[in-house]
Amino acid sequence: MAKRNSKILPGAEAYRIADLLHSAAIHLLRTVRAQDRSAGIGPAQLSALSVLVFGGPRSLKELAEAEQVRPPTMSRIVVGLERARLVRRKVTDDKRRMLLEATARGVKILQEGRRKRVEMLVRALQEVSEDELRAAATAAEFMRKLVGKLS
Amino acid sequence: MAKRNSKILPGAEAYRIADLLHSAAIHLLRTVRAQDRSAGIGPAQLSALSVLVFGGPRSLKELAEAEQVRPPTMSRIVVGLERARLVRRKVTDDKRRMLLEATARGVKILQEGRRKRVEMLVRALQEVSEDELRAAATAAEFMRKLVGKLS
DNA sequence: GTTAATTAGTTAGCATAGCTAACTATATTT
DNA sequence: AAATATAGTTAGCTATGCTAACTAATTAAC
Repeated sequence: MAKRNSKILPGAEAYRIADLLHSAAIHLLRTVRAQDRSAGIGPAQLSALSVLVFGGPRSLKELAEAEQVRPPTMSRIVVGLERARLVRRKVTDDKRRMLLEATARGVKILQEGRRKRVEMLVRALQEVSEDELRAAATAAEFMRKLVGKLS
Repeated sequence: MAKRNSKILPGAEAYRIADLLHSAAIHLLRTVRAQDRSAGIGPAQLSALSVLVFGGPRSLKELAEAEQVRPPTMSRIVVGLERARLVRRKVTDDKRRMLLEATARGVKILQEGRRKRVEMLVRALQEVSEDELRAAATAAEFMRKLVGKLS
């Protein structure tokens, strides 16, 4: 039952899990996005901002890598965050680079987004067992690791 | 430990789980999308096609509801699927409605996408324990239920 | 030290995907 | 018959993804 490494999986089971994860990710994001839209911030901006708030300032390239997008994509995301005054640029010795950091407003907006998401979650959790909740935490962690292995 | 209903959650834990799920969903989709792009199909098209293949034919409005998007959004997704000859329209008695159904090609493409995703997953699972795998399955199921409660 | 190569970021242009508002066409209700 | 409701589309906005091609700055080569 608790065998350490499973080198081979039954195909049907792997398919099922892949589909479940994919579908769950799509629908979770769609639902959450509705909340975030009220803050006037898209999911990619929110996620990038989150990296800066919890991970500290970094360059555009580093942020792009953390978010698994290409530099031009992150460049535009940052433009949006700057326009909303959620992120600011700082010059560095290397004049090609920039350091991106969240503004106080950025921190506040992020926490507000978290608050809304968590309120949704808590509402939904009213009838959910603690077992399932623990499973969710474990699996979110698993998905994070999984994506790391995929990239 | 196995208390049935948790009416109130410690705030910090709920925040953490909400963030983990959000972040994991974003990054999982970004990674998987790279695979799907090679099939020339976007994630929304793939997800809608999946509903038609596994759930059977239905109207545009029903498909929009299943996918939690607005009718104009689904209208455009369907145009893309039709252009790629993955979906076809059937007329009904009610001439306002249409029935959308997957073509043979649509079924094939979907299974191909599944194959690619599952190959990624299996590769990544080489060093993952069965415990974590079970946790992933449980949590994907949890996320699905959670989204149902949120919508 | 000047030139070449590399690195950081942006711009331009394309596609997908989300939304609302406003429209057409058909069905249903009054 | 007329009003209302329903199904889907069109138009137009924004956000996000990409590649290719560009500028500017730094580092490496010679």
